[in-house]
Amino acid sequence: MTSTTSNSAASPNVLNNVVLNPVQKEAVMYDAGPQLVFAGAGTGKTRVLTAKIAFLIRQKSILPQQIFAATFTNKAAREMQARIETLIGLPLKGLWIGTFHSLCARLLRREALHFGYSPSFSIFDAADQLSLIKKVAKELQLDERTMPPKTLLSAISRYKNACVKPLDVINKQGSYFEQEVVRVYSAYQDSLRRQQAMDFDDLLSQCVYLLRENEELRRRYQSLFKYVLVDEYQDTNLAQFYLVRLLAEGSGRVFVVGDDDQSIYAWRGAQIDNILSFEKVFPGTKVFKLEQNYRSTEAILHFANAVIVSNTVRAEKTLWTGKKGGGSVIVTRYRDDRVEAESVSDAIKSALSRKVLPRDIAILFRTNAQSRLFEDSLRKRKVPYVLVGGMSFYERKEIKDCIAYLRLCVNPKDDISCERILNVPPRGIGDKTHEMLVDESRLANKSLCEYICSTEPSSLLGRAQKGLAQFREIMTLLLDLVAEHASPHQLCAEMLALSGYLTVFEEENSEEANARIENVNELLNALAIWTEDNLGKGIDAFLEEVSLASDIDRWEQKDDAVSMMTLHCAKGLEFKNVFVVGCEDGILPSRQNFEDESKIEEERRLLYVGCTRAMENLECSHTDQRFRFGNVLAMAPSRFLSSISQDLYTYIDKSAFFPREELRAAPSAPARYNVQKQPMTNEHVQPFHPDDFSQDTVHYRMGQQISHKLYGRGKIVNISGFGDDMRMTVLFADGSRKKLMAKFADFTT
DNA sequence: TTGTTTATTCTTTTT
DNA sequence: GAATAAACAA
Repeated sequence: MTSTTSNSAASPNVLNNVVLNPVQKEAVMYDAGPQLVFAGAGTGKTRVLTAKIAFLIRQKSILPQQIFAATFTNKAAREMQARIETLIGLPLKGLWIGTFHSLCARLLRREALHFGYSPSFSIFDAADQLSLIKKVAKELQLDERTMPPKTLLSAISRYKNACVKPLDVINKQGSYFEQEVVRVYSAYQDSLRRQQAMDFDDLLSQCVYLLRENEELRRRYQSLFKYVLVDEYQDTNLAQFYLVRLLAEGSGRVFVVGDDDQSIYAWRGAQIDNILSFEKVFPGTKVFKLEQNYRSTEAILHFANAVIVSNTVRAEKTLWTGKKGGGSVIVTRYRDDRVEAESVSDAIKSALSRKVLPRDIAILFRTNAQSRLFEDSLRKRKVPYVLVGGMSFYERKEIKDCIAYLRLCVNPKDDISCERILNVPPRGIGDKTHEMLVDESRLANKSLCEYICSTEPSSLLGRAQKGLAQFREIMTLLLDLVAEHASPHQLCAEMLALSGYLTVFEEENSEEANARIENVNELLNALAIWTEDNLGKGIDAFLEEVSLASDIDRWEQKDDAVSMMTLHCAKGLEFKNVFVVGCEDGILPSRQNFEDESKIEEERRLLYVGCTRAMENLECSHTDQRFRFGNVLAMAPSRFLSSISQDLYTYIDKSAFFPREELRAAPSAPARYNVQKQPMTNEHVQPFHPDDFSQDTVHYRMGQQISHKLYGRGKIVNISGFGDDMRMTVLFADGSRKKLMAKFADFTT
């Protein structure tokens, strides 16, 4: 604080700048071999990781470019880098920090020539993968029904996760299905290579192949990286594990942090075993356990511990917190999904009126589809919110079209992008011409775009001829612009002008078309800002950023808004007030995971992750009925809730509660509510027992009869708020309505 | 070739 | 209910 430049230099030890408990400190300073840090939720994992990197740079004189640090999101990487810079008081240059995918892309672009790729290769997202696999399957004349593209993709993805090449399995005996998959895998990889493209899995596996097969390169990177650090190690897959081992074996300078209880990505290939058998793979590993939780109140932590304790596959540990007491965790029962949304929104609205900040509230759900009702009900109450994930900006058709043009400019071999925009906006190139072009370009051994730009096609209809000439004109001009290093913004604006992309929408002048124009303008805007912020960087850098950014990377908490996201998305975040909604069998756990106990355990970890996001208040809700798939389904409370001891939460039954609007609309109640209520087979539905009252357990129910010291007999007609702020409206025998704080309500039943 | 209608499947979760 | 694919008319 005293002087600007010398304050960091003046502090002899960076660790003086950060508060660490003894275990954390020990983990940061230990330097005698591989390290595994078990870091439970909220135990200061990020703090340890940043302190460790700062320590390595400052105390161990390791250069930033000699550190390889893999984080789970790019956002986490950015934040961590910023914190390290504050700790050591210097800007960091050259630090390898980012997601595995970003780090691998960086390495692969650097070394592209070693494996016959151009440094400006394309990165294919899930949608690109799907179109490519469909194309390949069609060429191999596979039936879409017996060999669904998605099944093919996931089988191929499994191979890639395991770093198994088509050649490794092509001659192996296998089932008919396996053999067909290998054929497709092989053709799919060939096509990717022809197009100079990599999918997400390739980024990891190609990196492994490169280091495996090129000894000189492997040595170079092994000696370059003096330290390999990995965050969220429980969510790494086999390819990532190989990569860590390739980089760190020998030196043993590897530091991984994780929590097996928060492993929630097994479904996409993550191996919980990576963390559980780390010690075997890296002999001489020193294990640290962080068990002090700094985030949640005791009530929340006890509840969360009760959730996770039912899991059988986990390393033994017990989290504890210094934050004694806290408001009781609340479990609420609602009549249906709509009332759940209305009620939660009411609770949020009333919290906001008590000066709770929107940013301190989060609604977490299992599936993206659940977000809609909450969006509606919050919007109705004018509560500001941000939805993380779902249909993201960059997934919209019009944006993807623009991006496809830009991608084609960077990599003209990218056929998937070319095919996407060949006839967008419509310029007379239909299916027939399209197919002919694909065939002829293949014969000429050129990519679609290259072929169109260089060759006059043999025989064509006049219309298509004209369209093709247009396309050629657009692309040649754009490619010239790229060669002249035009800015991304310039390039996109020029593309729009040349292609007339917006004119179709402008003529249409519908609400939808206007929204699309709006979106494209937003993209232009984003490009202008990005160009400004990243002077000297080209369009290729922009495209890489876009394709590797996750939903959470695009989320900024700076907006003062209530956050809504999936439980997966919420990992690593914290909020003072958390609603985990839709805690029902079939949703959480998801019906698709019913058969498999290990999948049930992953679902349980998902609920655990959700609960441990909460710092002060946690409310889990479930409903009796849910509108799904176009009809009403009867729902039972999540089996995970049922196994929690009832003295760890307050149960509120609001299933008799109708929001006001619905009462008004009652005469013509929508058909969905006429469905007969299924009898519930769960302890929560049992009649209310007065004995359940105790210091810690207070169970209230809508419609419940109570007797108040002063006001006499009455009935609970509504319950709102949460924690210490829970209030209930009571209709007394004399006809008066009173709103009472649950905390002080002095009554008996 | 283009833009409409209708049938069908579908929802987990994401770098 | 929504998004996609196939089928159909213009």
